[in-house]
Amino acid sequence: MATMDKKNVSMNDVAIAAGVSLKTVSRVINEPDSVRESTRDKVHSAMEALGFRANFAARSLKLGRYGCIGVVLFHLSGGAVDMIDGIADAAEERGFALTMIKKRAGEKMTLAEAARRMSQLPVDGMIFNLRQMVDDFDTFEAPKDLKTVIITPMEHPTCSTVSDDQEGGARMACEYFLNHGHKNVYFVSGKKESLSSQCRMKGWRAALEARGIEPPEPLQGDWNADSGYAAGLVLADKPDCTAVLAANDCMANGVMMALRDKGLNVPDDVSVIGFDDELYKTIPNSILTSVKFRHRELGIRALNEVVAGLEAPSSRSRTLVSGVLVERSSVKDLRA
Amino acid sequence: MATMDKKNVSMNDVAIAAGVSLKTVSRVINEPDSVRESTRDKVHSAMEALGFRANFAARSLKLGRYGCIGVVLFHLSGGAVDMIDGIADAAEERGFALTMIKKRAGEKMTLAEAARRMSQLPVDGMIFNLRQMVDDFDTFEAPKDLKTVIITPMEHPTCSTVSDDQEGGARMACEYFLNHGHKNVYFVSGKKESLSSQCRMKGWRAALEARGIEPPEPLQGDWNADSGYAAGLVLADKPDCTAVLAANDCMANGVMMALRDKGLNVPDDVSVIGFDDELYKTIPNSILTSVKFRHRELGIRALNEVVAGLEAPSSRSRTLVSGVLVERSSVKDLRA
DNA sequence: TTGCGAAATGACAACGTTGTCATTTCGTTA
DNA sequence: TAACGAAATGACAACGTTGTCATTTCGCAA
Repeated sequence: MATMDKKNVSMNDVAIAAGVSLKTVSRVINEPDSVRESTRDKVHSAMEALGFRANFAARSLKLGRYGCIGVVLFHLSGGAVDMIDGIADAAEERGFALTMIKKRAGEKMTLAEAARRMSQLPVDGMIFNLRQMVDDFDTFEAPKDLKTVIITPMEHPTCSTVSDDQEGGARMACEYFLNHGHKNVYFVSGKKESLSSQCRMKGWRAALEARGIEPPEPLQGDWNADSGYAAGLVLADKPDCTAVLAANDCMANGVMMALRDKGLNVPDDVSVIGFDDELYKTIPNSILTSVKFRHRELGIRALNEVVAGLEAPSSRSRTLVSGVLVERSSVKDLRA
Repeated sequence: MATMDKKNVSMNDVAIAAGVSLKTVSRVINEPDSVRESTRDKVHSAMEALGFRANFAARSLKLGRYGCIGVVLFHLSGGAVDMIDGIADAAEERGFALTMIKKRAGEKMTLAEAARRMSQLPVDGMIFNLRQMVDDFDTFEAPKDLKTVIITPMEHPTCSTVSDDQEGGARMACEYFLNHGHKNVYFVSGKKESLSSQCRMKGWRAALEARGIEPPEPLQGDWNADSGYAAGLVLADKPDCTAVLAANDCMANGVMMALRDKGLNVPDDVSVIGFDDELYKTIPNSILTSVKFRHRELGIRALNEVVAGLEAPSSRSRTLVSGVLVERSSVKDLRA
């Protein structure tokens, strides 16, 4: 069949071509069982011949919903891939598409601004991925008709939140050291403004204090290996340093390299734990024990939370996705 | 003002509240200069008071466009983050939002299937991110009214494509070795089904053949360091091996570690180049020379190509984004 | 054949915007 | 004050669907 040049083929065009009414075409699409097979075939042929594709706008207008969930990326980091992957898969499974906008580099975006922009787009609910503090976090109120879930370790007064249990993960790692007979744990942080880093530090501190141990001054890093290396050089000179918790694997590796260069062995002289369990990708036979967060699971939970809340946007919940300690051999057991 | 419980506030509600006509409200939104200031203020107050938000569906229906670009993720890998970042930023800049769907793990999705699903969603054009072969690649025809750009190293008969110049990058690295006096170059590949790996291998082969050098059997890797390490153990035993090109940095690191464990030094005994320039994040004082692709730029180009083609969806172009050789000290100059 | 209930189909309004064109209001000049 | 053109505003249709309710057609029993 020759290609039509008419801009858009509507249901009405199909109806005329098939010799049926508009409504019948609609039925073929939405409740095919309610139309006779012979009619259905006629309509299908007509759709095929004309190249009909349902108009999203008209459909959504009538239905009052879009079948899309908005995702606002305030920050797009490495771990975000798996999270987006989880969100997208869960969305797929529940028949939703994603509508995405992103904070531009350098631009300062508040939650209110993000919500305002999202609410002009085709979305039934939205997810904010927020890894740093924003000015209006505490005062923000989500649109009453748009379920909003924030991915962030902070608690929010009115919105549902979902987060990795970063603090718990750090505590777990710290306790792992202590349970293996270490008397103290040093900490190498990530970038100051990162909430992940802050939470990991908080968990580390809490775990030590819970055992009555005074946490030593944390060393400031920037997520990259070089900063870990610098920290490692400092730590190598501290006689009481038997255990180091680094806020990610790259810095942990930097620490380990510095220790090695200073003639110290991991784990015999110093034990190390990192975060994110990604060193094995880069280092053959990696020995680094690491706290791994299930980013994909995080995304899935966030999306499910939005979908579950579509009917009751003002509901509020808090979800923590626990981390997992991936044990390798970078921690020495000091007990007897 | 008490919050209204009416489900959706329409322009008409605002018009009544402000004591003006529906059309005037529309004008306040779309051409504010054409309405008297006093009227504008009245309307704005009414909008504020009622919590009005423009209805996306109705607006798109009338305008016949959505202001959204569809993105289909056939594959979501590490490098994809920067690409998405580029797409999102460019979209932002041009006033578009993104509509995203993803191939589910395990599911087999064709281009036709992706196009069919996308064309039911609010999109004016679309981008396919395709890093592996699909069955209907050559036969696929994009919807005539929906500009389609495919991010892939392969050429497509009818659609515009955008890609890193993987082949050129590999050639560049290879020539770099040869220009430094190396007589041959070994290659460690990534996963077999990866188009990136295939293209990098093709470029490596081409560069050698261009100088009349018979390419040695490539070593099969899987992107991770352990497979690079295994390859390195093999290469360490080859007396003629002075140069190794690994299809990514992680494997390159594996190769280097294996060489070191075999008593060989990089670069004094063997020179190595990797891809993606990401080793410095994980390894302090990394010496690895690496070919870096500008994924962000790639995303920007893809989006711009879609937007440029919105008016002429059947136009076709091919964009290659060149790579950059980031020189460190892992290549020895054998000349003189 | 007729009558009947159920199944299939159709006519029409409505969703909330924007475009077209008509009407009103305003500021200026005669 | 009257008259005029420009600026501001309004009435109404239209975009392409789906819901409601009315109508037609069908299969089957009397």
